[in-house]
Amino acid sequence: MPHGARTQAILPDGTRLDLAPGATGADVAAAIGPGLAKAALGTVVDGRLSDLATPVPDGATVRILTKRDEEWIELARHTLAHVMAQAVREAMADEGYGPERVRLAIGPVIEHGFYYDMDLPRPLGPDDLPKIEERMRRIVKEDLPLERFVLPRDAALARYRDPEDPYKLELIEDLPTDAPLSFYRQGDEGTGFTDLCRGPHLPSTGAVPARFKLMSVAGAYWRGDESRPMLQRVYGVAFRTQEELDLHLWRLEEAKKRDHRKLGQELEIFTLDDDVGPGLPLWMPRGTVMVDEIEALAKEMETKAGYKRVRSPHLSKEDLFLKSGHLPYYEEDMYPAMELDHVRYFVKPMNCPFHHKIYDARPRSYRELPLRLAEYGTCYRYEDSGALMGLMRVRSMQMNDAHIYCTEEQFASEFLAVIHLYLEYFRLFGIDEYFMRLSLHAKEGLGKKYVDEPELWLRTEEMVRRVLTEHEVPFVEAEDEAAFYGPKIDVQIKSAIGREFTLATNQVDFAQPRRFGLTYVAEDGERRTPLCLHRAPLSTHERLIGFLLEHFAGDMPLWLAPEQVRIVPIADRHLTYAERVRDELSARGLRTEIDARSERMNGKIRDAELLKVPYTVILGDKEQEGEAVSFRSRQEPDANGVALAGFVEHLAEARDARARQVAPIATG
RNA sequence: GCCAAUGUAGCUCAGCGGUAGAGCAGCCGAUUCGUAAUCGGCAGGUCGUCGGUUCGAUUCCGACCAUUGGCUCCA
Repeated sequence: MPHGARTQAILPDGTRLDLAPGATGADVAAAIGPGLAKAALGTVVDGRLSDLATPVPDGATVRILTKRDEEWIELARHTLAHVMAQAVREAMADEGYGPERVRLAIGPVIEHGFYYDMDLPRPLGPDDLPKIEERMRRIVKEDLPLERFVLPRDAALARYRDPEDPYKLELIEDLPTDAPLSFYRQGDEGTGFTDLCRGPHLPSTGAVPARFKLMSVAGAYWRGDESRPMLQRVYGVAFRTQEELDLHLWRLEEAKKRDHRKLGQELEIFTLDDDVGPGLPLWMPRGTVMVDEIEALAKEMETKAGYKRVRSPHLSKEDLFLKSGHLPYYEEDMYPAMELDHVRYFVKPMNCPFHHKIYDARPRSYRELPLRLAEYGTCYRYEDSGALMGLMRVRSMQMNDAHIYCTEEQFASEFLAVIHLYLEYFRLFGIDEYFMRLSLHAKEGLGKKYVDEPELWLRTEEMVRRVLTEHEVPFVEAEDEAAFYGPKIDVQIKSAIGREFTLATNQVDFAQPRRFGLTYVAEDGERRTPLCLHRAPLSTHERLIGFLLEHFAGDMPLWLAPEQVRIVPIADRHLTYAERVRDELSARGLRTEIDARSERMNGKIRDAELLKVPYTVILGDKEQEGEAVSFRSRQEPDANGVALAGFVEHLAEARDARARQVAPIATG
């Protein structure tokens, strides 16, 4: 090996390769062998995805990616974003729009694919997608090599000044001045496509044998800021094989089937009506059963945990919300005021001000703390019309709300008790896919979005962080997501179609107790201000039930099922016995219906299955003679000739235990 | 709120310048049947709303309303 300035690369097996300075991933592959050089698609350099065109730093560990590795799909997705941008530019050129009319913003890789945000001369519609896709396939077929080159900042800026692309210019301006600005070019400068891009990419467009598909066009604000221009975003997905793509599309179809809006209609849980208004759901009888069950659960748990129940009106005078700080911090999320006798009233977006007033109804002693006031309060929030979604984001909601007033010393244990309450609920519902998010304020928002008390913010945020860390509750932090009155810890879940929602929430409030002048008399006779914890572990009825429908795909556990047992008499002569069975079940509080229609048994069974009734009891001659039932169940194996008394007991037990699945009944 | 798409019977959908059609659900009748759709009949719609173009609009155009997808996973 000759000496001099060298770049050394370490291979996964520990081999050290000496290379010329500035050697790229491609040079590494070539040094290993011509076969690999040909098969190489990208690199992993020191554990980070990179590509063949990028120089390898001295001493780096380099792994060459080929088709056999999973990671290369990321490169393909990124390259596809460029291919798509080129295709769109070509399509626009064919319509007579010059390249200066197609301005490109960003085109990143996302979970299953990629997107590109573009400023286009005309809006794209769904019909454009197949055409763009066709062009993309042609570009892939042309097998244009991707070339990487680096430009100094001035040259890079110059490139985007004529024709001007304000988005790229802004991106460059925001990058550190010493950062190398890399570009990728596929094809010729004139006919091909060049983009400011940090990479990594495939070596050529022809290396994209991945199965891809353009999914949708959507508007997207430049940098997610609604005060900035709206761009057009085209989404695409890409996978290594047709099978993976098919699987992904199949999953999307499956997810649609468990969408709570579809299930909610099919299972007659709720309905939305134009005459009532957007985001104002109506609970149908079957849904109301679920609401009642959830509420009973919460009351039971809260009573055990030392909560006291209170009730408050739906609206109040303006003064209350001025005092609480909802006006002005929260006003745009509230329904507008109604005025009567020169007094302005607001419908409540939250229950807290009322609970504070209940606290304040008489002097409080430290002996009463922690005081926990709970209410399934009905609130109204004027959510953006574009944000509404089935039951998951609504304008009328009933919250599993409570406010815990405590001393600073009691804070940690109260806070933890609430977290444990969440976990208890999650265990009950079998929710294991969630994460906790600690939401903090942003300095810029003080006085606008948030109460302007910087030192209190920092203190409470630290207090919450400490409790979480000490008790090893895993969480992520999110700046600028706090409530206006204090930091919060949220539990995030995903809906069937992958949208993220806050389920449970637990907020610390240092501001409102002060604003309301809440005090307690401490042991030493001093008056002190309590801390307030807002908590809603079961979220709202709306969101929880929306979520549970999707979580269980409509197959509710026995205790939650609107109709628990459906009785199918085989012939009319079994009706009397059916009524007897129904009465026995009803006497134990089991929700039972008889299907007495002049319908065939098969038809009745089918209808019961479609409504996802947990137990369908079939009654014929055999059952009638033996005081027995035969059932098919969505919860346990089917059984025939089970003694009626034992069956009733079996169901009552499972219901009382709020079992998620019912253990098979003992027969024999 | 903004961008795009969609809006026909309770539900799922067809039709598309000449006064609306299917399946399921509903109602009536027949059938009384052993584990996912019994047969026949009847009834049901101001084609989201309001305007415009036209001899004529569910169909074309516009506004509005609602629903759906999306609105940083940063070059």
